[in-house]
Parts: sequence; structure tokens; C-alpha cells
Amino acid sequence: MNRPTDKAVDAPRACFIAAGLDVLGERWALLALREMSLGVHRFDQIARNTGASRDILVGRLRTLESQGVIERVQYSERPPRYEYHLTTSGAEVAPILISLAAWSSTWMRDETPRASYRHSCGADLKPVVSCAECGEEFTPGSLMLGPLVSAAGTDPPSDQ
Amino acid sequence: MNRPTDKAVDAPRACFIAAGLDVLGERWALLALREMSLGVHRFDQIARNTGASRDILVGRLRTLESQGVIERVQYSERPPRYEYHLTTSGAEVAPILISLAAWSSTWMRDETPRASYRHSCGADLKPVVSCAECGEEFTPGSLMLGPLVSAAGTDPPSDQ
DNA sequence: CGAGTAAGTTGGATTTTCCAACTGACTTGT
DNA sequence: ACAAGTCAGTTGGAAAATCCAACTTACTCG
Repeated sequence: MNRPTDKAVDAPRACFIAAGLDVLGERWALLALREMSLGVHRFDQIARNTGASRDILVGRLRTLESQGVIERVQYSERPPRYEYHLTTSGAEVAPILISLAAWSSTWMRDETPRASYRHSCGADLKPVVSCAECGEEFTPGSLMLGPLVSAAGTDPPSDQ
Repeated sequence: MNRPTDKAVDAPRACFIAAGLDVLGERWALLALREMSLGVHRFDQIARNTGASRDILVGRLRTLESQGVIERVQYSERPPRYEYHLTTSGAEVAPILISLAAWSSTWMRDETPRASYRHSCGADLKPVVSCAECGEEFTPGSLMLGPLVSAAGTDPPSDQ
């Protein structure tokens, strides 16, 4: 019952998971990124394949663009038309999609037939997440809180 | 004017990513699971640490319970009080949280100081996602669509 | 010319979320 | 004993986000 550091107001935990969700956690954002990572780059097809309302999708794509996750590439001048492409940052969302697909195909066991995913080697999706440092697999519970880190934490990759 | 045969509307892509998001993609769901995986199991603390409204959080926890991701464990009879714990399914959400935290700490480079994560070996969070079959690392773009799969796909793990 | 494609935009209905206060059943402090 | 605090919710009303179908603009194709 004794907490050594009792702050006046318990603010929500500011962590990188919460920060990531601010960008990727809005409705349709991850599905839009899924489409782009599958090679679908045009508005109408992204809207159709995700099921998102067109107006909401416009907003989401603008947000993702402003966050540097995707970029608009003009493919027609008259009328101006753009394709949506992943930036380096956006391409690196793949592990999240992979983990999500793997969890879902393991635990969502209902009748519905769904598109599955596989690795490019041809095998069914069975991702193993391991620590780059020690090589050990991440087991549930081996994720620990680290120190508070701001921008200067490590080397900032530049986009493009 | 236009009321032609607009029937064969392409349905949204039914895939395991979308299915996973139906369960885990609602607001606050992943943050609640984060708390449980960090050892926080009681309602008030989960509400405080996530920042979710209490009423919304109740709904979310009930949904996650009905989906078998968490379970309520009674710790007091009078008055009845419950703790929220991850099931096996819930514990296996960890790779998603890990990927999200890693992406975020790589790409969210602003001033805000945030709690970082690390592997239990002590190293900073640097997850590597590789294919269990061929051992090769998943690179962006090495995720491919597979065939449609329903419940009978592989062996169903049992929970609890 | 009329139909079709593409990327949006618009207005209004619906749904979800937010927020602060309240409740009930206890427990703890004085 | 009595007041205050804890805990896990519940409530009602306001605010925000989403949904939906139709509309718009600017082309291209037959």
C-alpha cells in the first residue's frame, strides 16, 4: 500500500505503446496501411477493400501523411490524382500487422472464411519475435518497462 | 438519375488483420491489455493508467472477457470485487504490443518523455520478427496473402 | 453525346466517447 | 460511533467521431 513516489495526480501512463496508438490506433488506419503494403495505392480501392467511409478515409490518410507514415504521389496532372504509398516508417508497420494477423488466426476460431497470410517463403504465417540483443524469444511477460526516454534516446532514422 | 444495377459491390477484404482489429482495435482495448501484462489487474488502476473513461472501460473489459482475451477473477465476496487477468489468448497479444512499442520508439521522435520498454534480458526493445518455418526475418513486403481459411485451418489451442 | 472512372465533399443521421457526479457496500481512522 | 476513504461500477447529458448516400469536378472512353 505504500508507494514511494506518490504524485499529486496520477496521469495516464505516457509510453510508446500509447504514442503509437495515437497514430496507428484510429479507426481504419491499420487497414489502410494493410492495403498499401499489399500493393493497393488508390483511394477508391482502399475505400472498397477496407470498408471505410470515404470521408473518414480522407481524414485518416491526411493524418497518416502528416505523421510521415504515408505519402501522396501524384500520378495525374489533369485532373490532379494521387496514389498513397508507404514511407519507410509506414513499411515498418509490417511487424504490427504480422503480429496481429498471427494472433488473430490463432485465436479467432469461428466459421468465417478469411484471407490468411504467409511469409514470402511460402510458409503459413508463424512469426517469432526475438530480442535483437540476446536472441532470446520474447515470451509473454518478458516485456518490461524501461526508463523515460524522449527524442534524444537513440539514433533518429531519417525518412526518405 | 442513376439507379442502375449497382449490385456486385466488392465487399471489404475479410482477413485476419481485420478480424483481430474487431477485437483488439477498439479504443482503450490494447492499453487495458498493456496494463494487465504489466501486472495491473484492478479496475481503478487500469482506468487511471490508461486514461479511459470508467464507463467505456467497463464495456471494453466485458467485450474482451466475452472474447476470451481476459477473465475476471473474484478477489472479494462482500462486496463482490473482481480482478482482470489475461488468458492465454490475452498473454499472446504481447508481440503486438512489442511491435507497436518498437515502431513507436523508432518513429515518434518528439520532445515528450515516455516510458520505454525493454526485454527481460535488460536490453532496449529491439524485436526481430522472423518466420518460424524458414528462419528468415520478415522484411516489409514479405507478408503475402494466403488462401481463405476458416476454423478448420490448424489445431485450435484451448484456453485455460 | 452519354456512360464510366476517380477522388474527393457535403449534410444529416447514428454511434461512440467523454465527463463529472452518483451509488452501494464495505474498510479504516479517530 | 461516526466520518472519511476505497473500490467497482452506473447514470445522464454533452461532445466528438463515424456512417451513409448523394453530389461534384474533371476528366476518358466508345
